[in-house]
Amino acid sequence: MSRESREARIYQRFLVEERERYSDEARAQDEDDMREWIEKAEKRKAIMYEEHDKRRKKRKTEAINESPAATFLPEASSSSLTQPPASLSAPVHVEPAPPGGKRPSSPDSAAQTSHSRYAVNSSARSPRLIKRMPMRMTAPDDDATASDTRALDAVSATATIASSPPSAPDLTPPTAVQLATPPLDKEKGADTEPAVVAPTVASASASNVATSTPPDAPSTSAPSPTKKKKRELPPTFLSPPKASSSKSATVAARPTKSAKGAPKPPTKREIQRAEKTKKEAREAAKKAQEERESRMTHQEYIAYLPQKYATRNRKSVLQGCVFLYIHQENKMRTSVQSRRCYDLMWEHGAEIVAEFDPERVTHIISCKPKLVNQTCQACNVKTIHDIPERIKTFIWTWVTGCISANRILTAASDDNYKSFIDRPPIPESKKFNPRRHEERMRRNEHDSAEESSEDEAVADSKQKTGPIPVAGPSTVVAAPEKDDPLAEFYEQARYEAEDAVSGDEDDAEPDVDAGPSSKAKALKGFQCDIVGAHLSIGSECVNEDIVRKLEELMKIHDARRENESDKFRVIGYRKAIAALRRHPTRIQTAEEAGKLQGVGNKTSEKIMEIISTGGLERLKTERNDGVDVMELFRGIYSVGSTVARQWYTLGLRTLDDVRERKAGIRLSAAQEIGLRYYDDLNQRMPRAEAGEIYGMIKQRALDLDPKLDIEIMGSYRRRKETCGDIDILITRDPCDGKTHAGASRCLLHTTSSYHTCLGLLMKLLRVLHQDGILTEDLSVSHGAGTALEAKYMGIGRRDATSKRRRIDILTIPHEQWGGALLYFTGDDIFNRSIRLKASKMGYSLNQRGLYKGVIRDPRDRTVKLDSGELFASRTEREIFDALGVPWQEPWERVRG
DNA sequence: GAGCAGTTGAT
DNA sequence: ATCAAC
DNA sequence: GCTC
Ligand SMILES: O=c1ccn([C@H]2C[C@H](O)[C@@H](COP(=O)(O)OP(=O)(O)OP(=O)(O)O)O2)c(=O)[nH]1
Ligand SMILES: [Mg+2]
Repeated sequence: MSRESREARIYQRFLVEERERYSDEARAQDEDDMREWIEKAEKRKAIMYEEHDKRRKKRKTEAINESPAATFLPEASSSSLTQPPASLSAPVHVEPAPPGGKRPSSPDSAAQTSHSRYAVNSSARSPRLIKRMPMRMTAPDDDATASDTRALDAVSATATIASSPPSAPDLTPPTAVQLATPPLDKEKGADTEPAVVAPTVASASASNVATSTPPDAPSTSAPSPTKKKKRELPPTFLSPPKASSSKSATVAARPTKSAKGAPKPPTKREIQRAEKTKKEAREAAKKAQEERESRMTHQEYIAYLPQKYATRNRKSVLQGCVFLYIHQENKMRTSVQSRRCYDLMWEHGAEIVAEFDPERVTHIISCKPKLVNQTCQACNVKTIHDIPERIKTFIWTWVTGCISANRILTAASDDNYKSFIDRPPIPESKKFNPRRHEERMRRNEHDSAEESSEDEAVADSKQKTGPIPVAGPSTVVAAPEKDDPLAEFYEQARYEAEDAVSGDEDDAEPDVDAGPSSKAKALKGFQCDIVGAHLSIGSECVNEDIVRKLEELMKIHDARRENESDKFRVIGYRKAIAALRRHPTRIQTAEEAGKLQGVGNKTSEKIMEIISTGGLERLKTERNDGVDVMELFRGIYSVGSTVARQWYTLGLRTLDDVRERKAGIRLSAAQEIGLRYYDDLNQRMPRAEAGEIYGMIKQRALDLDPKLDIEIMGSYRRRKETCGDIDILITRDPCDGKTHAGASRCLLHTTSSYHTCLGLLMKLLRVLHQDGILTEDLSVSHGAGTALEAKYMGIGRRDATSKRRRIDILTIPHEQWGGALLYFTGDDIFNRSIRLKASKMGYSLNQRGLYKGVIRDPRDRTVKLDSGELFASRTEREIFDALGVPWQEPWERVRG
């Protein structure tokens, strides 16, 4: 176990390094270097995959050896099962990488057929030099390993602790507790009496212990005030009544069965359960780590930082800064909050000192405003003015502000981030020289300053008007009393009400049912088979009121989303709603509603309730703060239900909480961007704007290579009136033999198509960035520089005055045009439907095309024992025909 | 009561 | 492996 | 949530 996790760590580190390299090299350099970079990247990639694969294989073998239960599966097939479908997507590259020139290219590369595509590519294009990456398996991991072991113990001993409601850090504890409960499942909650809980639990716990199966996540279980007191109890003490008893029975029964060799081991249910268990274990491990860190002193923790982050690259925003962090804690322990603050500062390049050293320290960061005494104490001075002026004092939000803005903020440089504290410009007491100050700050900055010393004054006066009276701004600004410590600092209030948004401008085109003729070859009953007349009724629909209510309910479920099945509940709603939308006449009765495909009993009842009472009781019952906050957080691009819930449990409630990294949360790069442009990104754009942006991109792409095939996809292609983003598909016909400028040589048959497209995406991205059309990247497929298949996701805008929009670009091999077109046109429900049909017919349909002869693992149909062979993908119609789906124009493929 | 699409990219 | 996204 |  510990070895595995160590490997994972190493792998992860590699990825991080890769990423850094990308940003350093790819961004900053010129055309000439690009190819070099691409080649390097290719090698790294090949190696990475190799390593990864090998590890996987090793594990697999071990697993097989260890568990005789697995013997019913022939080893051969089990290993073929581990092969990613790469070989199938590029059947041309069958031969494994030739052992390149001088250096031995990866010893066992022959075994690594799965990613030979990359290997072939790189060795073909760029002679050898594939050398094993010197993986540093050194020191820093030791302690991590240790922690893992330790964590394990912790898991088995006290699994539940992890999920027992954490004492919500610093933040409104009462709400936190109250709120942690709402995610409760109303249905189950309803039919299970609290009284029943006790007895059931007792029996459940017995069987659970026997099978050593931890209970359901307590976080979802009933709100029990006794929970806190009972922390020490065995993990089973609070299983959700009904479910747990039956489940544990199943679990107990299974093992015997599978031991016999009956090929019927893991039901979906059990898999889900196992996942939950693992998750809990992970959380417990994390907790143990936290626990250990919390026992450090601040000094120790600061000293430990370099080690903790030894494997990561630090960002440079705060480089050159030396921080002294002022807190209010017992020196012997560190709170999570403080630790996360240290983490964040360190990660972004700052130096941190535990003790004041006027020679070194550049900034004093106070965890909150008004900590004058602590500050003086920490600096060993009598009054705040004994601290040299060049040392700036800020509150924590300044740090997060700098990180968000990706530069060092000065007093007044940025309206959006003026949350800082500063010693008031003491008029004459000392030779406070703002100009010099500014200069100093400026040196740290990368951007040219638009601020001047006057700005500071302006900001000061602005601050006076700040809505939040935290430090009594008016008094402070008027005349800072030296005696009054509270007056020494002031905090700029932050306003900036974020609004939830969440625009569902809906379907511009409900389509009417019609579906008389729609028969598949063999199978029927698929949504994709229904040919609906698309009827461009204005967005109004006769059943609009019903739809609105149901949508609201759907949103609630979507926000709550506790387990996997809620996902399907939500798409159930989506389908029902869509059916209602395209129903041309006013629904009168439950029966009438029930006849619609996708509308069942539950929904019919709800519809009746709406018709007769004009409202839905459940809407009132179910809506609560928790749901609202979840919705708010999930509005951040790249924040899903898991993260939103985590934050919520930690006590965060607003976007500002997130901005400030309350409770020490961390944001991924994408989340940071998503947060920054929260409002823009939650708006859909008018169809016309999507067209304009597409036009600009297309033109630039064609400038790079006029032979490209470019199409705009997604909702635009379906002729929706508003578009949530811009989806662009690019390919190039390799048959003319011409190569793209970025392609070095055009070798052999279809490989050439790779080269043809090679680098194109990278170049295009560069141009688009230069022209200010793309403003930031969310993710760039690592093949963007080399492979034919690449995916880009980022953000751009029409011009500097427009809102920012999400932009997706896909490049694909020419022969997959049809499959890609079908995929990228959607809508998603249509895709799922047609894919389901393909699957039921023994095919598999994905964005590359329709595959024949797939053999799926009966235990988990998503696993393919044999990925089959490409059957159709030239055109969309080819695929439709093969599946017996009546042809539908893009705008007729609306199911959601 | 089982099953609900199939995949990529980041971490 | 998990999460989020298309 | 719906369907089979
Ligand atoms: O889960 C998904 C999501 C999307 N797609 C396909 C269909 C979809 O049409 C296309 C583009 O995705 P996007 O999220 O952009 O949806 P859209 O249909 O373009 O709608 P929107 O206007 O919200 O962008 O990718 C899927 O196959 N599965
Ligand atoms: Mg789209």
